[in-house]
Amino acid sequence: MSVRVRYAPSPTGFLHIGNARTALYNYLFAKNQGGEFILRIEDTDLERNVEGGEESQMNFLRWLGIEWDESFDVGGDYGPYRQLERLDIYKKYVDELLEKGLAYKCYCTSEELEAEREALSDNKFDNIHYSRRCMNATGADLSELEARGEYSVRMKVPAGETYTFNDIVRGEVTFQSEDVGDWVILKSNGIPTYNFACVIDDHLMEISHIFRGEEHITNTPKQMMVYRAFGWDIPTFAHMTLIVNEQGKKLSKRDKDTIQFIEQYANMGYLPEAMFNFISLLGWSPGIEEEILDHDRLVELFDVNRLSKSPSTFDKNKLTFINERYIKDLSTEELLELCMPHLVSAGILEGQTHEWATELVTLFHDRLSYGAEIVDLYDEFFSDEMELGEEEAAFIAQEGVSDTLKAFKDELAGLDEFTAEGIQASIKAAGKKAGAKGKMLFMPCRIATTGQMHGPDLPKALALLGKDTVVGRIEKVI
RNA sequence: GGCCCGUUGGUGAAACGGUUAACACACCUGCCUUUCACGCAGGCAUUCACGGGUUCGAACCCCGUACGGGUCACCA
Repeated sequence: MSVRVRYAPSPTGFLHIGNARTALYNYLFAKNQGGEFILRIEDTDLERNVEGGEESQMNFLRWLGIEWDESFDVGGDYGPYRQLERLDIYKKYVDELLEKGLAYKCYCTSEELEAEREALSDNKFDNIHYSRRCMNATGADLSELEARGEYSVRMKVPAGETYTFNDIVRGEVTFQSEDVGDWVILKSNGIPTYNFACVIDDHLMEISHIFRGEEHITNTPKQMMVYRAFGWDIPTFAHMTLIVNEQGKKLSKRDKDTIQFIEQYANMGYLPEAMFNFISLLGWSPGIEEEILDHDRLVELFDVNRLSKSPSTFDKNKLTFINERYIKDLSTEELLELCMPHLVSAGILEGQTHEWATELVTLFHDRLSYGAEIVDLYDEFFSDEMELGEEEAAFIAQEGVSDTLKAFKDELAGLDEFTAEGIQASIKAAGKKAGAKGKMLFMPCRIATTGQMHGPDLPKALALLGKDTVVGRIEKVI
């Protein structure tokens, strides 16, 4: 049997880390197995669909490097690929269930259902808060209900059924039908619910494996009863662990501490290859020592037996590390391209040459974590007010340091051309003149000109900073 | 509350009953470069939530406890 998997987002929001992980694992599995990866849009929630949601999902999937084999934009033999375009298909299957007596019409209003839930939830030993009133109604009672006209269709959950499936991640998982209430398959607006449409589509599109988030695990018995009602084969499920934040809570879209949308990372100057790599590690491990793995390598290594069982924590540190690694591999031109939009919007490039910009990004190449950070690094380095920290001030206060600085300043002031080579020579000459060397020579020069004990290559940095600024800073410190 | 699930170092995360519990990040040390960083070489868990059990042998199997999470919608 050929492998066919799908990523089925609802256009209710932009591409989120969790969505991306789901898409990525389905994709990696398909590519690893030589199967097809399908993109289907689950747009059955009219209220929550947002403008641009679908587009964002697709744009940023592509940005990450995830391409699909079938969907409404690239074609395929199993369309339509948007659920709202498949309403007549669902209708047919709902009618079939109704005819077979496996589903029934429910006329209850949402207020009635709510009140019912309220009342029934007092029973602590029951998790079904639904009375089956419409299923059991007869005679005058039934006529009265039917007179309301508007109805939804509910699945008649069979009694005494056991739903067991062998989950790739969790192993054997079992649910009892007693724990599932009669759920709605067709909403009163004529649109099917997720759990129903999903099954019809997965079957019709011949989906073989379903990788999805753990929050769907309790949906599985519901979906299984639909497969059974029609006598269809059930695909293989893999419920991936939740991605949690540093507090151990499920990554919620309302979570302020963690940046969760792929678009935001793209805008901040994270590299798609790095994001692809990082996300692949969220709930899966490659089984080898390296963690920096490119697209082809991940496709090659992806093995469902290595999917993690415990929740994976979104480790911001790790993301930074991985992105830094990919940035290090960039050429100067690529690095400049990555930083350019941020430099431009911060106004840093005004009146500067292309060479200057190139030297600037090269200077920070090794310590840049993401594109936009170039602005922070620049600001920190070039800002007018330079304040010394405690440690720096203490270093400067040491015996003999001011002589070194004076000598350094004089050397610099006498420089015709303010180049890295000239500055390098000035440091050397100042050291000789003041009798300072090693750390006692370099540190004062660094601190007096940059305000910090750490930083990029000093001569190059100072050349970029410019003579006036550098000399001015030294004078101020002296 | 019912039903599902998880619990390994400061952090992320391996190990699928059998040596001193991988690896990575962070941190520390050394080397290197007359500074810093980068890079390289090392160091860092009296131990796998807790209590029982099974076994010659358990982080890995079973039972219980605690803690954490998911889910119980005409949302997906």
